[in-house]
Amino acid sequence: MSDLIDELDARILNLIQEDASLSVADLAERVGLSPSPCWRRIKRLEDLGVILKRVTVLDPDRLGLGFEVYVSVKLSLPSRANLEAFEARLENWPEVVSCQTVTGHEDYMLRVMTRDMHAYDDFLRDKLLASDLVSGVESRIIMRSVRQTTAVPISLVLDKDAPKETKAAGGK
Amino acid sequence: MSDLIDELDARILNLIQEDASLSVADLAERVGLSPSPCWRRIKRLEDLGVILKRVTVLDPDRLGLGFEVYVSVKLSLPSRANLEAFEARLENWPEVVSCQTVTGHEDYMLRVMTRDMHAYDDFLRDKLLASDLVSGVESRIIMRSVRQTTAVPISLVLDKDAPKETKAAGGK
DNA sequence: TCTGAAATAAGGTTCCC
DNA sequence: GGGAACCTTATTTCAGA
Repeated sequence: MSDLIDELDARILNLIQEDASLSVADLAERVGLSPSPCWRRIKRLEDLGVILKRVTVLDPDRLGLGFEVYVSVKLSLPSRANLEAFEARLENWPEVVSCQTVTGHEDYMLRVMTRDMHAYDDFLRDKLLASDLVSGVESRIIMRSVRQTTAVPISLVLDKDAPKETKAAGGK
Repeated sequence: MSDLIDELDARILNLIQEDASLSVADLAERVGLSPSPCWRRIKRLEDLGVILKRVTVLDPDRLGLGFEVYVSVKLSLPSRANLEAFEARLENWPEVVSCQTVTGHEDYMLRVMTRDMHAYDDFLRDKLLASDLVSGVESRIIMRSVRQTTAVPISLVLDKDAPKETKAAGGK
């Protein structure tokens, strides 16, 4: 069990992860608490930095941005300068909703959102492949989303024997 | 320009995408509107389904879930039955925060969140590779996140010449 | 038909027990 | 942790352009 949050915190977090418009009164009732202590717990989790922010989730399909692709990117030469240059260009590519460096054969994994295949092709040609920074690209077009959540799996946090600083360690 | 949303809607959406706790009064001021029409626009976007929900974003690192991996999965035989079987098992894997079917050599792309490498290894052995459904797995461990947003690139929605039903089409 | 101002209702926030 | 007062904000209604 985490020393940071207890069972009640976890229940609260799980609820507000899914729906940030729940009132404190609603939340309190659902976790079996009165509004004040429930509010104080939320406040504490904000102060701790566990709660980062509340955001509004939009529907890309409704907005005509239903074409999504996972793109793995390999730089011709992954030097520090080239990494920085690539990431600087990224600033001007609104299509990229996610970009991280990864281990393995490729350097980056991106998630790209466009209107359709044609717009994606434009993105590839005019942006991603426009410089000689990139030596290889692999596109995995998303056909169907089985699961897509902004929620963190809190249940994993409360699990037994975390590798924490247990002074006299038991088994791992 | 989209027939669904106008410039003002786009500005509102961009603001609440980043911060759902902005008050209507704040929003109104920032987009140069009074609270009432601003509120009505938001209401309309909710009714249209453009706004799906408000969620709370947590910090995985603070919760001790800072180890994230992109996992591409290939099924031994991607039959309908096997796809369904795989997706049914997924229900019991809280580590998977994202899963979609993709084009290319693999069948699925997952995003997995665990405490550390050890926990990820457990996930692989006890869950993902436990059945004979899966014939191949490639793990891309996330080293650093360059960009990670829940926001949709609204700017792309308002772009000129969308492939909409323009009765007498101009040039593309 | 759409905008803005004011009234109302609901919820967040604080204080005290 | 719980209860109640307080104060901010969402929501509705109404008058005007």
